[in-house]
Amino acid sequence: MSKRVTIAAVAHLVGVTPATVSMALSGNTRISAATRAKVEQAAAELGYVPSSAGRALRRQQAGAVALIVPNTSDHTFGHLYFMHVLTGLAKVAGRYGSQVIVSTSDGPTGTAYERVLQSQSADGVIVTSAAVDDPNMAALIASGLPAVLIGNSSGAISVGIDDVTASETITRHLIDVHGCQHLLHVTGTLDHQAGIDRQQGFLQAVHASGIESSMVEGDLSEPSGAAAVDHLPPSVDGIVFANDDMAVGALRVLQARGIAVPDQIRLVGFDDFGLSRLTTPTISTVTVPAEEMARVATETLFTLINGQQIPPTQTHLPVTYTYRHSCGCDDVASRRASPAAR
Amino acid sequence: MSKRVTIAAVAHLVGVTPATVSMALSGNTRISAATRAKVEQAAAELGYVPSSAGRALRRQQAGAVALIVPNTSDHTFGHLYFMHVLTGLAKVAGRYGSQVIVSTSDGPTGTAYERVLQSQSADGVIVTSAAVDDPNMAALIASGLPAVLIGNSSGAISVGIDDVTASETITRHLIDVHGCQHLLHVTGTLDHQAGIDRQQGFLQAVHASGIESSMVEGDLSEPSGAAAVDHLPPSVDGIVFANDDMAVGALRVLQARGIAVPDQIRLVGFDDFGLSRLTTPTISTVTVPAEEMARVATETLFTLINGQQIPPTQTHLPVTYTYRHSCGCDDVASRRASPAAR
DNA sequence: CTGAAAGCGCTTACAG
DNA sequence: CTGAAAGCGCTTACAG
Repeated sequence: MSKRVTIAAVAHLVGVTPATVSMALSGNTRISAATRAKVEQAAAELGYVPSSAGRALRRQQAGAVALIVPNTSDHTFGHLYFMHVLTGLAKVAGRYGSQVIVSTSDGPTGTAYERVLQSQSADGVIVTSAAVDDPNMAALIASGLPAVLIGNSSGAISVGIDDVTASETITRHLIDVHGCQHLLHVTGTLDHQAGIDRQQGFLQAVHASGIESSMVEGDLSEPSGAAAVDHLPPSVDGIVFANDDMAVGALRVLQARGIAVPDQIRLVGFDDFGLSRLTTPTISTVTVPAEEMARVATETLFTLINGQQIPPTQTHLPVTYTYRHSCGCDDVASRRASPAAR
Repeated sequence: MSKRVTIAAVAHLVGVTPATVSMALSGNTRISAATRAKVEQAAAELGYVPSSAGRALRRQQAGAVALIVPNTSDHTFGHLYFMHVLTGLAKVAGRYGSQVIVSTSDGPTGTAYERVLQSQSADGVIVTSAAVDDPNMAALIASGLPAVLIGNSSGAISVGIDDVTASETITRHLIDVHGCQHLLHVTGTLDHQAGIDRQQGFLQAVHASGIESSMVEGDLSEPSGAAAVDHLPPSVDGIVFANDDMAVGALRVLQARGIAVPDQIRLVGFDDFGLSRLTTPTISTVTVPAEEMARVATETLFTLINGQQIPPTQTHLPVTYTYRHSCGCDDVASRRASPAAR
């Protein structure tokens, strides 16, 4: 249990005041080069590291940003999506010398947002997977504390993708390239913007082409994907899932029933966070740049933390359409599109 | 940008001193019930939340624990293993009212351990995936700061599984149940204890049974699994992979070459963090209780943080053997075994 | 029993 | 130009 090395210890060793040590270490020009060298050497010798609590209290900022995941449901938290977000966040935070706090809003208190911010343990937060009517989200925005949402939300600063266009595009792929005549959409959770938008994109595509369509509500889980194909209208020849997890669940069921994918029914998913590459057949999907979204969101967050005012802005990053085997393509037809560039 | 509510503001509103507020809020019996009620109401009214910095500085503890991932290589960090660990850690930390900090040791500085601890931003750390000769690990243990390793390490307090027995058991499954005559082992990274132990377990099983065996060194990545089966000795009829990722990579290659799994070659993996369930055929594997390991490790960490002395102890949690299709079983032969109970 | 000071470790605004 | 005090917000050991 080695004793903590404080700034006073370094000062004592060099024979100066703590203030001098602080200034020397921060490169303040008012300290002579000679003194600075001595201080730096002493600090290194003693293994001095500034106390984050002392510094935070004095500077009035925590030196940390928090990632908040509202739905503690294991579904959200234990998901690869979360890993991609965390990876992107950590990279940028590291560049700003900031710690990363992971906070789940457990229990109905739900005030995870507020607690983290008000206790000043974080200077700002990245929020993921908030429901459209999440009251905490509204409270957070109202509080004026630095926050960036990953996803889409009017009224907040958000970084996401154009779910409508992406969903419309991959749906049209089934119609235009593969000639599907009756498409089923298995929706995501419709209290989340992404679920709503992906549904809308699907509808735009089928309405524009005039083909038949059906709709089943899902909850983004593998079982719900499986359940969605339990009673399939016979004429359905293609399914657009709001995420890959549901596509995986459905694929299992279809295969168990001896229905050939993509020969009898073509499938496409959404997200490409890691699953869709692994199944046989591999699943065609919209590749969502989750890590990049997190990086951009975190950069924006630090801009806010550094005092710059930014009005609510929705940033859309381009997605990639990754056509694998489940739609009938052959891993070759991958092509890029940038909704943001339109 | 709402102004911070300090303890002084609450004190002012009630007409008492900050000390009284502090005591009232912490339930100190020296404060009368009447005063406490008034303080609590005022605190709620103002939305008072204690400053973590002020509290940390005074109490000399951060109120946070850190999860440290030494290898920032995307391979480790973006992995589902990490999610399971984080989930378990977060649950326990939440119960202790502690924040969770995620820290990657980026760059060759490598002193992520020390920085987090010495800056007192965390009261203790959970370390994952440390190499056996990781000098940071040694320094950390020497420092006497609260730390628990997930995995196995003599000299540290660790929570893991009995990799030797688990690897031996699943290898024997291929020999005893499926009659394999020539097994290949694709190792993990051999500078990590898990890689060494799983290799040893494999060797014990093949030596005990006297069947033929081969060995290829892998690095736990999907491509290395693919590469490992590039030049396969013709008589090999079963492969034991040190993790599922490599098994997935190999499965792709074998299928592309028209080699039937499990009919011509049987495969087993290790970990079951999420991949092995998804492939066709599904991959038989050792189910490692990562989240549970993290929970136990974190409980132990808080015991240490609360001042209790614990000598270096290696805790082993029981694993489950999940026999799916890649070994020739039919998803039915799953059976449990508890090396810890022997 | 209770009031109010001291001090955790830091940095910066101030006095000299 | 430089030395040393003040004060961030909290809690507890001390004085009364």
